[in-house]
Amino acid sequence: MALSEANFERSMQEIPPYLDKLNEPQRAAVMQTEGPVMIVAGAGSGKTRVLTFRIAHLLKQGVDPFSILALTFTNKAAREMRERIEKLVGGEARNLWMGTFHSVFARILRMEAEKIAYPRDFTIYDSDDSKSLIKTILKEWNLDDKTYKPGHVLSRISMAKNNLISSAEYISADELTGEDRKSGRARFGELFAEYEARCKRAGAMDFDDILLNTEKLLRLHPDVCHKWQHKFKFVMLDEYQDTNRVQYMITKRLAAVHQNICVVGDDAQSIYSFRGANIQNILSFERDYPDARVFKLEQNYRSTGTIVQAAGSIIKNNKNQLKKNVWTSNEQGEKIRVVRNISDNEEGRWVAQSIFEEKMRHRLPNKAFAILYRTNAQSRSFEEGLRKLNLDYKVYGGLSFYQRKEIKDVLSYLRLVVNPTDEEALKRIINYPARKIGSTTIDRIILLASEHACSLWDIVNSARKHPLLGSSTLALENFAIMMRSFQAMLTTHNAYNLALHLAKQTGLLKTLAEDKTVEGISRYENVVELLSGIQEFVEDDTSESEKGLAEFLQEVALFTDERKDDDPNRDTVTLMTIHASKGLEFPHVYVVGMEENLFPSQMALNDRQDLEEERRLFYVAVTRAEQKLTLSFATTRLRFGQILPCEPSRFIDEIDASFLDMDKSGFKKPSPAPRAETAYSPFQIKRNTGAGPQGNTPPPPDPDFKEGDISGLAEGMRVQHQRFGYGEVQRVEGDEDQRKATILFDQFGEKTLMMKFAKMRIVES
DNA sequence: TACTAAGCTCTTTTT
DNA sequence: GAGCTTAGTA
Repeated sequence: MALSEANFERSMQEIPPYLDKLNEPQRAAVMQTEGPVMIVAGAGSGKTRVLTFRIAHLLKQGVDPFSILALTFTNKAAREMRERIEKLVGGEARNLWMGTFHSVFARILRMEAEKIAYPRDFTIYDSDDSKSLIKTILKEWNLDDKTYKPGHVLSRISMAKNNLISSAEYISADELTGEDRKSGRARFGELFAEYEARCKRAGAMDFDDILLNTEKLLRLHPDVCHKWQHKFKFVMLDEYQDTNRVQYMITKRLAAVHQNICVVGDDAQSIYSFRGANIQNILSFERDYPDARVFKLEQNYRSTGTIVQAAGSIIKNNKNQLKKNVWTSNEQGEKIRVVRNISDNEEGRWVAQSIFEEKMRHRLPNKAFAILYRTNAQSRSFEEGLRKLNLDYKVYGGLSFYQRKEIKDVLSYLRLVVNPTDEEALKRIINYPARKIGSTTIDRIILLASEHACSLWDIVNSARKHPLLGSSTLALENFAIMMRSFQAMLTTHNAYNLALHLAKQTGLLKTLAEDKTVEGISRYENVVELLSGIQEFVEDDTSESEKGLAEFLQEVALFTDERKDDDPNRDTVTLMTIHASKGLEFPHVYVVGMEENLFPSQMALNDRQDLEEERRLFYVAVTRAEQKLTLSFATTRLRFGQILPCEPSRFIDEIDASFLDMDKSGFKKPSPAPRAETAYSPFQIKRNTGAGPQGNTPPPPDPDFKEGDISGLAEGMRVQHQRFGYGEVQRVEGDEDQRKATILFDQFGEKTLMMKFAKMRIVES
């Protein structure tokens, strides 16, 4: 049912009571339901609130939930929004078309699969599958995987796809192929084409294909396009600053008929350009839709004055941005604490201790605290620290449940049952549990499949016809018979019974049960949990959609989030990357690892654009905090298996000094010394003169030391290191970039240092 | 073919 | 340090 004229008129005049809680600009944005709308929302300004109320408002006006499309970036955001809307309007919210770009479009693609010549039950390759496929092709073609690093190849393919460049277009684009030739990867284009063909042959789509094929579907099939365009009367996009070109094209097309498109975003929080996000989308919305209404939400309700203003002082260093003036009427609050620790382990201990103290002093639950870091690998020292103090914590991200080996094994079997042409699934489990089908045989199968231009399964399924397979024929036949028996069950059994039978029949459960190590037991338990997850999925009757194995697999493939938490009421400290923290807020936030080369990441240092993105990331981190913010860094850190000296991040320096509280932490901010554009001068660390053991405090850095200027270093020499002082060289090994020196320091004992980063000089040859 | 030990590489962020 | 690949052995 469309919004009637009368309803619309009324909505413009009266303020419905359920919108009482919104402030003026928020309410205006909510009530402007017709036409293109852009909501530019600063951090903590109630962006999600506006979006949820807007959808609730539409529903209250009698708009059919099936005609509202709301797209988010993460499953978590979608789930949260659905729950909030449900609270406002009730069960109707279930029928909204709401989810991540990938999950919604995968659903559409499944319905329209035959139009783009894919099986209805196509497989979704995750990045591991994609990478493994690339590796397989490289091996077949005898290409060196050092020149063609699978990760790089994949990200370049992804970049092309996100910009709507097909392999054919890629190959005919001289600029792109020129780049490849220059870098010695002349066959990249062919590789791209082969990768595409192999995915197609396997009836599989990778993450990017889901978007790409949706775009293709709508562009090449006007009837289909017409249908969906008319279906979705209202289109809403969250985190618009992070959309890429394909997503932009799709949503633009979908909204073309009704023109009721509403985008919400904050250019200052655009942190996904590595995934193809195009900040231009938000910067040029008004050009695309000249009659667009723009609403700015600039009042921050989340954080203290200090945090809001400090965040402003950070982001003003970026050139590329929309003008905004984020402010708050909240109290000024505490200053930002900056802490130096002598090592990453010490940092973990200190942060845990600090959380413990704050918790006691202010009687706070664990969940009031979050530790945010740049990379997942940093979580370790904090986990240790928290464990020692018995503080319950939860690490988000990293390896999710569905990425575990044992889970992927079971899923691969199930994938193969649903879609026998799925090559990655087949390769994964054809010899697991071991059934005498070794790598030689697998290579031969791949070879035969290429020769016959058919799938691996076709070869396995007709093993007898291929003399090349020789002695493995029987093992292969048995495998094929078993798989066929599972496939036959698809029509007779539900997904849970099939999966349970399969897990027993293949010997998977037995193999896992035999392993009595701690990890082995947990693997077994995980598989059991997966099975009960399938059961839950099958028996869930809150939604109308089909509950088959294929549907389960699709949901799982796109659900890289945490699994449904074991106990959502557990009171835990949150540990996550800054990327994962977007959209969340915590009373106390610790942003840790604030070191040059780590945050900002080393890779971002050469390029202004990249550095600006890192800065936006820092902005995101800072604005997660409601009450108190702590920035911490270490002066040495274990990286690449060795201890490296670290300098404080330039970002600390960029915060207006008046917001920082440095004295308590034992050092003060230096006077802003003039410095060159490129070189970054670190803080002068004031020596801790307080009580307590002093033994291991490194001496202050000497600005005369030059990085990596130790070409003549050899065994037996005496050196002076910027931080560790005097020592004797024990060994020098490795070459060029990898050159390391093991030095026995007088005060600190033996350390191995990367010479590229080491700041030291030779005192005595 | 299967298993173990040693060696090598990669260190960003996620659907 | 971790994860993966390779080489070597049963």
